[in-house]
Amino acid sequence: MKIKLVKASELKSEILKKLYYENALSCAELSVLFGKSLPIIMKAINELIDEGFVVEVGYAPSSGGRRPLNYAVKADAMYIMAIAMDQLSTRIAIVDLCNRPVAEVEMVELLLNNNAVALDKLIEYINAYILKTGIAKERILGIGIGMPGFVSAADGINYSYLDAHGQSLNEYIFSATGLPTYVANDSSVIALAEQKFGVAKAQEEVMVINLGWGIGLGMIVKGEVFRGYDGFAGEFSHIPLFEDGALCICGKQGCLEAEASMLVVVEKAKEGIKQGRLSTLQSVIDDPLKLMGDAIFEVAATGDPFVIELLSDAGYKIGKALAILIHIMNPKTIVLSGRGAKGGKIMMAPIQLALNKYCIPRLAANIEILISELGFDGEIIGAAVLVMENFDQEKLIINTKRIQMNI
Amino acid sequence: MKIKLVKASELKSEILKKLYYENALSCAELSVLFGKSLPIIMKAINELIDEGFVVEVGYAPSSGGRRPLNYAVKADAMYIMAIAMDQLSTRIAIVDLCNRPVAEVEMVELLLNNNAVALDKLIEYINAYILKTGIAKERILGIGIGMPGFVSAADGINYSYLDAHGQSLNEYIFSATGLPTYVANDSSVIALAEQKFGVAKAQEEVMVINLGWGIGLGMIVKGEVFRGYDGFAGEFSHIPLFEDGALCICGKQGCLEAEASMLVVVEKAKEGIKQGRLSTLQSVIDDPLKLMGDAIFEVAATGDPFVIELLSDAGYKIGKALAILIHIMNPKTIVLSGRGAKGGKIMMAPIQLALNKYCIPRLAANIEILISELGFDGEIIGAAVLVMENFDQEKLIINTKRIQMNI
DNA sequence: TAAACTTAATAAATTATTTTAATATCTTTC
DNA sequence: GAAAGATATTAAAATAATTTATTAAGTTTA
Repeated sequence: MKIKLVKASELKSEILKKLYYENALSCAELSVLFGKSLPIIMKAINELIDEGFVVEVGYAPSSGGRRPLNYAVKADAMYIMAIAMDQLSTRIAIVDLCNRPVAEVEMVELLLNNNAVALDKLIEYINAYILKTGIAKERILGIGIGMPGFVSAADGINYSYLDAHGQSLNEYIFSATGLPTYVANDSSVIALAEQKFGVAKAQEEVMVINLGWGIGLGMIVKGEVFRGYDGFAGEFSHIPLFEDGALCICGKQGCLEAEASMLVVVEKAKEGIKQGRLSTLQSVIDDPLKLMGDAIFEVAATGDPFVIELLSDAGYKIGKALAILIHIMNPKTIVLSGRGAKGGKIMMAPIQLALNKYCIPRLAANIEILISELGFDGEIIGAAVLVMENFDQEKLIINTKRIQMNI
Repeated sequence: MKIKLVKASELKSEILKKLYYENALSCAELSVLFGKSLPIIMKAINELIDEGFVVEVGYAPSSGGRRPLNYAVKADAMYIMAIAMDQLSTRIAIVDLCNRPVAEVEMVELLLNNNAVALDKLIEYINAYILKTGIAKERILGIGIGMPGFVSAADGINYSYLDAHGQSLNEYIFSATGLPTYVANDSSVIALAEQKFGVAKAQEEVMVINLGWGIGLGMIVKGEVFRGYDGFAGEFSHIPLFEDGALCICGKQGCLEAEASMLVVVEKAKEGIKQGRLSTLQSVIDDPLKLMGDAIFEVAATGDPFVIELLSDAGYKIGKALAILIHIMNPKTIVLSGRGAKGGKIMMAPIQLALNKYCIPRLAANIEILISELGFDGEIIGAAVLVMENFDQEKLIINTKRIQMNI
C-alpha cells in the first residue's frame, strides 16, 4: 500500500480516520502507512487515547518478534447520524464509530418529487430521531445524507430535489439542527461504503452500480470517490444506449434506466401477468411498488421462469452499458449494489454475455464483477463514511473538548 | 491553486518540474505552492543554481512591494528525446527544457502493423538521430514515446505493436540506447501536452480527443492523466455506439472509429468523388493517404461543400460519443486535438448539435469545447512531458554529476 | 515627496522530526 | 530449552523545518 502524505498538523485526525476504516492497527503499521517516524505516531496515539478517541485492543499475533499492541477507535467516543434517502422513503440511523446502529433504524415515508416541504419534513424527522434516541447532539460528529438527484457534494446542493432556495443543504440543515451536515448523491455514497467496508475494500478502480428504482453509478478512481467537475459524474442511466428504446422520464429515448431499472422490471412483470404469463408473482400483483420489488427477488430465488427472464433481460442491457463504462474507465472491479443487488446472482450470466459481445476482449478479460454484501445497509454505512471523510483536525479539537466536558 | 504535498527529500526535483511546467516562478510563489517555508525553498533554489539546473531570469512586476526575483530552468541544462509514433510514421526530436527542438524534427516511415522488426528499426532511428545531432547521451534526460495501441505505461508494454517478447519496452529500449525510456499511449501523451502546455493548461477535468486515423481519448482526472487499472482507460473509439454501423477493424459493428475517424472521412471522400460528387479534392484523389488527409483540411477551409458535409457528419457522430463521455465523466473541458484538430472548427457546430440532442441539458450546459493550439506538435511535447513526469530526486542527482563533469 | 504600507530575502531562534541506541518481548532454531 | 534473530516500544541525541525578527526594495497615498 502506498504511503499517504499528510501535513503534521493533520496527522492525528488522519490517524483516527485510518483507524475508523481499518478497525485495528499498531503503531508500527501506522508509521509505514503515513511514512512518519514511530515516536511521532506514538505521541499522536497517546494523545488520542488521553483525549478519549482511541483505545488499546490487545496484541496482534507476532510476525517473528515482540507482539504489536493494536489500537482502535473508541466506538462510543462519538456518534454519526447516517441518512439514506430514495424517492419514496428515507432511513435514519445513528451509528457509533464501528458503524453499528445505536438505536433502531427508522424508515419514514418522504416523497421527494414535487414536494416543497420535503426538506423541512426531513429536518423534523432528524430532530425527532435524535430526541427519541436520547443521544446528546454534542456527541454527534455530524450528519451524512445520501440522496438521489443531481447533487453537488462540494456545494451541498441538490438540483433535483430538496430545494433550499439556492442555499447549500449542508448549511441549511446545519443551522436547523446544529450538526455539521454533508450531502452527496446516493450512488456515490454507496460506492464509498463498498470501497471502505464492502467487497471493494481498499481497491483503487471500482465502478459501483446502484441497482434501484433507477440505475445509478458511483465511481472510485485512484482510490477516491470521483464526482467530476460539477459533481455530476456517473450519470450512467441516461446515456444514449438503444436506438429506439422506451421513452424515459428524462425526456429522451433509449436510456438504460428506461429499459432495465427495477421500476421497469416491476412494470413489465405486472404487464406480463395481466397478459397471462404464469408466475408465482400473481399473488402480489396489486401490492405497492416496494413490496412487489421485494417479492421479485424472493420469487426469482425460487426459480420462477418469468421473473428470471425479466431479470436476465435487464441484466443483458445493463451489461451493454457496462461494456461502455469498461471501455472508458478500465476498472478493476464492478460491484452490483443497491437494493437490487439481491438479483445480482441471476443477472451475472446475461451481464457476462453482453460483455463478451460488446467489449474488446482484452478489456473484459480481467474484470471482476462482485455482488455487494452490504446490500441495503450500504447507503447507511456510506452516509456515515461521508461524515468521517470530512473529519479533520479542527473537528477533532472541537470534539475533544466535548468529550472532556463529559457531555 | 491547491498546495502540493511533497516529501522533503523530493523537494528539489519537484521544484525543477514545477519550473519546467510554469516557466518562471519566484521563491515566494514556490513557497506557497509547496506549503514550505521560504528559507527551505531558498536553499533548494540556490542548490539548483549551483548544480546548473536553474537560472535567475530577472524581476517580476511588483504587486505592491519588493519585486520578486524569478527563476527558471536553464533551458540547455539537459535535453529530452521526444518521439511521436503513429501506425505509418514516426517523428523523432530532441528538445531542450523549454520544449524547443534543438535539431530538425525527423519524420521516418515505420509501419507498426505486423512488423516484427519495427522495434529494432525504431532503436536504430533513435541512435542514428542522436549521433546526427551530436548531443552527448549523458546530456539527455530520457526518451519519451507516444504510440498507438493498448499500452500499459506502468509496465512499459504495448500489447498491440512493437512486441519486445513480453519484455518491457522501457527496459528494452533502455538497454539498447542507454537512456531511460518511458512509453505511453499516444492519446494520453497528447492529453499530457494539452494539460501542461496547451489550451487545457492546469485544468483538473479534461477530456482530450485525439482526432487521427483512429479516434483516441486521453483523460485528465483530478489534474492527472488517468489510465485505469490496466492502463487501457479511454478506449473510446470502440464503444458500441451505432446499432447497425460499419464493420470495424476490431471485429465489432457500430464503433465510433469505423464511422467518424479521418480514415473513414478520406475513404468516403474518395468514394463520393468516384460516384460523381463535385469537390476540389478531385485533383488529389490518387495521392497517398497522408497527403489526402492534409488536403481535406485545406479544402474544407476554402468552403468545399462536399468535404464540409463529410466533416459535419463525422462531427455529429463524435458528438454523440462525447455525450456518453460527458454523462460518465462530467468534465469541465473537452479538447479536440491530434492531426484532425484542424477540422475542429467545422466540426464544432455538429458536435454541439449532437450534445443538445443526446445530453441531459444540465451536463452539456457548462461544457467548454476547445480546439488544440499545439496541433501536430502536441504528441512531441507530450512525449517530452512524459519524461519530466518521471523525473525524480534520484535522476536529479545522477544528472547533477553529469553536468558538473561538463559532458 | 515623504510617510505608511506591501512584499521579498536573509539571519537567528525556536520548534518539530527523524535517527540512533537501548530495552522489552516474542519466534525460531540448533 | 537456551541462544540467536526479529519485531515493538521507549528514550536520548542529532538533524531539519518553521517561526520570528530584521533588512531591503518597491508602491501608494496624503
